[in-house]
Amino acid sequence: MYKKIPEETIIRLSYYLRALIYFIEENKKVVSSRQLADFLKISHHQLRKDLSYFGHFGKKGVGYSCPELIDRIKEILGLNQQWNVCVVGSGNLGRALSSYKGFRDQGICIKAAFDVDKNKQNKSYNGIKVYGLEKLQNIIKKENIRIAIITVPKENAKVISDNLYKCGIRAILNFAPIKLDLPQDVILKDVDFSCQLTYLTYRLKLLERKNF
Amino acid sequence: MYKKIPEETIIRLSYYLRALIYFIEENKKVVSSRQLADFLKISHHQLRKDLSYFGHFGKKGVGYSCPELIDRIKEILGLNQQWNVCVVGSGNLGRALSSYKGFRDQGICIKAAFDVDKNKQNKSYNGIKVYGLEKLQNIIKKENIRIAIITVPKENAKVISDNLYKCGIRAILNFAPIKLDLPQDVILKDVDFSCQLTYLTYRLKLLERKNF
DNA sequence: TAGATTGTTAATCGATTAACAATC
DNA sequence: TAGATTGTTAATCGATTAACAATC
Repeated sequence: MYKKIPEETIIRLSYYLRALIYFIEENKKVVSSRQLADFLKISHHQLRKDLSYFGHFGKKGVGYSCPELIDRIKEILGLNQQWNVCVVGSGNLGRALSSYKGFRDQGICIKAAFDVDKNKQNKSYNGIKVYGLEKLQNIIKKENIRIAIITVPKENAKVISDNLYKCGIRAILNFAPIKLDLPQDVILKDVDFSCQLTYLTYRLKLLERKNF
Repeated sequence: MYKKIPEETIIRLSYYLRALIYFIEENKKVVSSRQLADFLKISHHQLRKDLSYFGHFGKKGVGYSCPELIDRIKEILGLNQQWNVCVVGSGNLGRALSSYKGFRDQGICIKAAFDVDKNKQNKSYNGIKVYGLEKLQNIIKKENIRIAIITVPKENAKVISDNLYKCGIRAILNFAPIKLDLPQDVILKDVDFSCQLTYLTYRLKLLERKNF
């Protein structure tokens, strides 16, 4: 019987990892939950609670060994192995993601890009080759790709996601502003900066209202 | 005395807006909470609850008028006015955001981009001119910019955000993978796709574990 | 009127916060 | 040993779900 682990906890684990790497770079070998939490502006209670879902990683009265905790979190998140990824849609956003350096150290390896546009095909951006969509099945098999990032316009996103499913992809990061309709066994995450930006306009407008 | 409105509700309001626009395009003038909710794969209870924070927008026994509800949500989110935005960092991601068409119809208008790289300065990408950072104060004033999007590398993000604050910016959408340290009166939203991607690796790894 | 659907209140669920015993 | 800090349990807080009276 599993305790249910909040998705927020998993996301915070990524933040902890990043902070720990920073502390290591600053030659800090050991941190307390308070130091780590202060750095990330969350409560130390929450940090310890989050970690407690997965085990006992600290020493009472001492704190956490940075390199050790890094290893444990990487293990939990699956970052101690390589994940092959493809990017479908080779516009500005697709290319930005292809060239993003933050992925590599996390075992995330972008193996291929795809685009309908024949002018983009068979070229390489940032060392990543762009293929036509007819190669999807082939390349996904060959490169052992398990995760797909969708950055195509919303009109094409549905067809693309259906195709990806048929090719065996079960984890998708979707940047198209549309709710994809996929079977239950797909792990789907939407990233929608338009909504985030609108949250800012809402809050700014709220401030104005209060000033009256 | 305000009821506290969950941030999730605000984000969902954006989704409702998008869905309503879709229904209008499909020549649907009226929707029930159930239809709208099914379309977005949430519960109709939640949709009505979300709307109830702001008023009574429907007709009992009938449903919601699409164009009317669109107007009300735009009003709530502040999208019935123009918001001027700048993008700091004119790499792939910055340019992707500059050219993103989804913003324009929401009253969000990207007025300028900034970059340290002299080779990028004084050129235009997608009709948006790139300035040197010394022009920050000047352009923000002149163009009445109230929201900034940060897409610079994490090493530069802190200095940039401090500068933006000095220039009067109080709403920031931050894509740099670092926790910015800004005064309380700044509305700050982080977008971190590395974390989202890692959530996928976590879930995939979890599946593998369960299969043993 | 009868059927449909909203808006709101109450119940449930889940996540965060706080407190503290255990222990390095 | 005394001080510091973890890990866990209990209390609080807040969001989601469900139920239903009101009413078009």
